[in-house]
Amino acid sequence: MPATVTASVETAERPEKRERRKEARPGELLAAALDLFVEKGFAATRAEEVAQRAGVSKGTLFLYFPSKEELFKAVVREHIAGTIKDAFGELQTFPGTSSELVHFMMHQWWERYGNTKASGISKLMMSEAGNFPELAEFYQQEVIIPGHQLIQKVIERGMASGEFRKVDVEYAVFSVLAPIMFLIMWKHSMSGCCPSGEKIEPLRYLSVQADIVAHGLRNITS
Amino acid sequence: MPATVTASVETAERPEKRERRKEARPGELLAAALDLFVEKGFAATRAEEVAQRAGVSKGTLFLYFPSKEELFKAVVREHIAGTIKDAFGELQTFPGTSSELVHFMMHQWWERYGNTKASGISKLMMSEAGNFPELAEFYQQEVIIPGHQLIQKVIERGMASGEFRKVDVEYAVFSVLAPIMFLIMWKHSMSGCCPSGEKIEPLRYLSVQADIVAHGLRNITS
Amino acid sequence: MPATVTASVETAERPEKRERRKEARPGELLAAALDLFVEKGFAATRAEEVAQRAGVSKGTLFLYFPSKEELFKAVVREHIAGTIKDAFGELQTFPGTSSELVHFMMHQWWERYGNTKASGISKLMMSEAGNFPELAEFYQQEVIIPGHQLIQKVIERGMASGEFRKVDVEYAVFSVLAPIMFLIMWKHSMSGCCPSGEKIEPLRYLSVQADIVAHGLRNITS
Amino acid sequence: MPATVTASVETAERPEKRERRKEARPGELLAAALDLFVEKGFAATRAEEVAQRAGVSKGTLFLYFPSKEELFKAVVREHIAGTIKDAFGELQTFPGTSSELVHFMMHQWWERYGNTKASGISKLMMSEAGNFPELAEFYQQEVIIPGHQLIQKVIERGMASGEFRKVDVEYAVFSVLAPIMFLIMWKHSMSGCCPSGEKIEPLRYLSVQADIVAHGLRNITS
DNA sequence: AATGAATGAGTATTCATTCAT
DNA sequence: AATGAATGAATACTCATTCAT
Repeated sequence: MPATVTASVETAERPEKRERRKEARPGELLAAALDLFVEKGFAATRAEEVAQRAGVSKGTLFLYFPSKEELFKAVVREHIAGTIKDAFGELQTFPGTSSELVHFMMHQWWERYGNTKASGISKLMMSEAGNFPELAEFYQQEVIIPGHQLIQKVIERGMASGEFRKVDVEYAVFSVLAPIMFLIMWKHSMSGCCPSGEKIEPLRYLSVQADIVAHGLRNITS
Repeated sequence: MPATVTASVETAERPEKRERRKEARPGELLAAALDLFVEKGFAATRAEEVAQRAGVSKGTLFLYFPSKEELFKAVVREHIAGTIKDAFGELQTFPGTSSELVHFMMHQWWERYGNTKASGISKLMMSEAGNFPELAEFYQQEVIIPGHQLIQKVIERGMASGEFRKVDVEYAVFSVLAPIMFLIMWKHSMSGCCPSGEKIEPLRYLSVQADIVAHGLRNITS
Repeated sequence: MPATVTASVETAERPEKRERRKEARPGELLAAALDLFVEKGFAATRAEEVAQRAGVSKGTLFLYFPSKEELFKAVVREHIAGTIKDAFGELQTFPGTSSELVHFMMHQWWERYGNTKASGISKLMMSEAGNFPELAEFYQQEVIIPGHQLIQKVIERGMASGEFRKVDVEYAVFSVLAPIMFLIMWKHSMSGCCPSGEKIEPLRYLSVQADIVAHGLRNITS
Repeated sequence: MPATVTASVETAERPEKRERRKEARPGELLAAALDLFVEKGFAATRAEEVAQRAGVSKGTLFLYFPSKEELFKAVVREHIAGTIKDAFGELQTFPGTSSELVHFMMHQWWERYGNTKASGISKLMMSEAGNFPELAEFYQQEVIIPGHQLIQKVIERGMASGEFRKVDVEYAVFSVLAPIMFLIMWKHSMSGCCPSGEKIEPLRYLSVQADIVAHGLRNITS
């Protein structure tokens, strides 16, 4: 049980008075903020509560992040923007067919992001974008546009090899995006509150959607 | 005691003679509230603005609805009931192929619902369901489940005629549902706030999605 | 002891719960604000304290004045701007010589404004203008510029009649303004805190200053 | 134990050998604080900024001065002492007429003091005296009273020679003092913040005021 | 039934001051 | 002696809700 830790994210083990660990703080705050933003949304999350959950005082939060909006942006950068870049790398070297790549991408997306607390940010964004245009703009730049490019590349790959039909690429992107976003929205809104409501099994859902989309994109002759 | 659609709110029973004006009040408030909730979300809508738009004073609002939360519930109840049932009865008698039916259904859905203020309710439900489990439950029963059944019928029709592949019908439903819901969410959140953000042209979007989905469901041999 | 009063300014006699007297409120708030602004300055005056002294809640203050700055502006309009306009009227019809008018004007200024709580606003403005540029600008427009014009008119009258020398009118204005402002500053800063400090007797002070200034402006031949 | 001008602050006695650097600290802090207090006033000056400008950390500031208030007092004490005495010794031997002496004195005052950062202290004293009675008292003794005596001497000289009228000397002093103080106040408050505000050209201002005051004091026959 | 004046709890952000290192 | 991370009290302004009329 070594004393120095690279910021164990869990709520800070009893911060006996002034603690002084500059390195760890931003990570702890970011983790607390992610939890609360996902749980309550942006507007309803109080800055003080974020600080409390990170085991620091209100003032300390603003020592690291100049405003609640900047805190949110940092959460997005930390937990989402990176995810997309990672994905870019992997997809470049995928060995299989483009249909398989569609399957792979959708499942990966789910496992690495959708099935994660971080995906709550996407739900939050859809819910509150209208009230926080600046954040929406930021999210567009950091997440949506790169995400679109990623999917677009995949579809273009399939079209280039002749495996996929010639489709309106720019909008065909949504045939991959929509099912995933729908699943994320569902998970963070409908699921977990409606006893009688339909439960979606993510893996089954993804298989069916990927199958239909891949079919839908594929060339009939192939 | 017929179940009037205009939602007689509990507080206003008053069997007076011909005070038609007063009967109208809750309706006007509900309409104003719908507009604003859809436009700004629950938290960001101020009670006073609702009252103003309905042409009454703030006090009057609380005379009819004991709290903002109850107002919200009333709005959702009022505007959701019967959304699905009547509009799509005609699908049962559609003459064309099932692919065409998928196209038709998606475009109809958009024109009759998605492109309507009422679709704001769906966005709002997805956004706020977490905070109103009781409403989410209600929405499930009244909107989602009937909607699913409707789509399921269409897919089963295609499978029965051999036009569609044998797919996991229950989940294939989402291949139609997700694109529409995604479009609605997009319209009510991302659109209209991000200068650099992608604008989705609904008709182009629907054509592409319907095309891919229909393709995706179709039998290769056909 | 009639019940209806035109806003008895004194701290409001025991406001037994919700009181409801819209007409009186702004006056009471303005009076309380004047007191506190003069006593503590603009920045150091807390909105809540103003409300308290007026016998209302914090919320009520903001019901009548949208911000602390607007409250301040209202105080200026109410207590100062009017003073100047009144003075304009009287000076137009002054029967005596211009030297006498200078004496008269300076004494009037003192009695109607300088010797009043309201003059504390001028001191405040000199003290805090740098930190509240918008207020400074407002004060310039509403008080300083009209005040200058007033004095300028008087000097021009004397020059026109040949009683006064031809002087740089625009800057000669300050020979009347400076002594008065100095007295006001003195009263609100040095006086009342320095046991051993010089006390200025206002009337004696004004007589001497008016005498010297009038002499200074007068034509040697006259 | 000579009374060094660089204000040995109580906390820093430390009779170490040759730590010259440390002796300099309070002086640097005092200089930085002077700048900022003059520029922004007491309340609006942040302790951290003072420390920064002095090139030390916030903690260090509080090492030397137990509070912001004490820092302020130290600044005033440091920069006010000896302001008057040395600068105007020469007035005693002025060769010209008393009218010329008035002109000379006012212009000197401006150039040697008013047009200097140090004059900010006077503005600041006028502004904040109410909150620091002890300092106001100090300022009275050190600055105001000697200043008065100086001016009084000049006026008496003119009266003795018959050049000036017999006036109430004690109060006639203000006819010289007020214009200068007014100019200093104006420079430090109204100037530099109001686009539409009147700008005073110091030299033109001083000429006009000195002219009027000298005229005002002069014997008509002369 | 209707009003609208009044309330006060609630929240992001700042900054003098402390104190472990 | 010096640091700078941490604190928390302080403050303008908002808005759902109440209630006297």
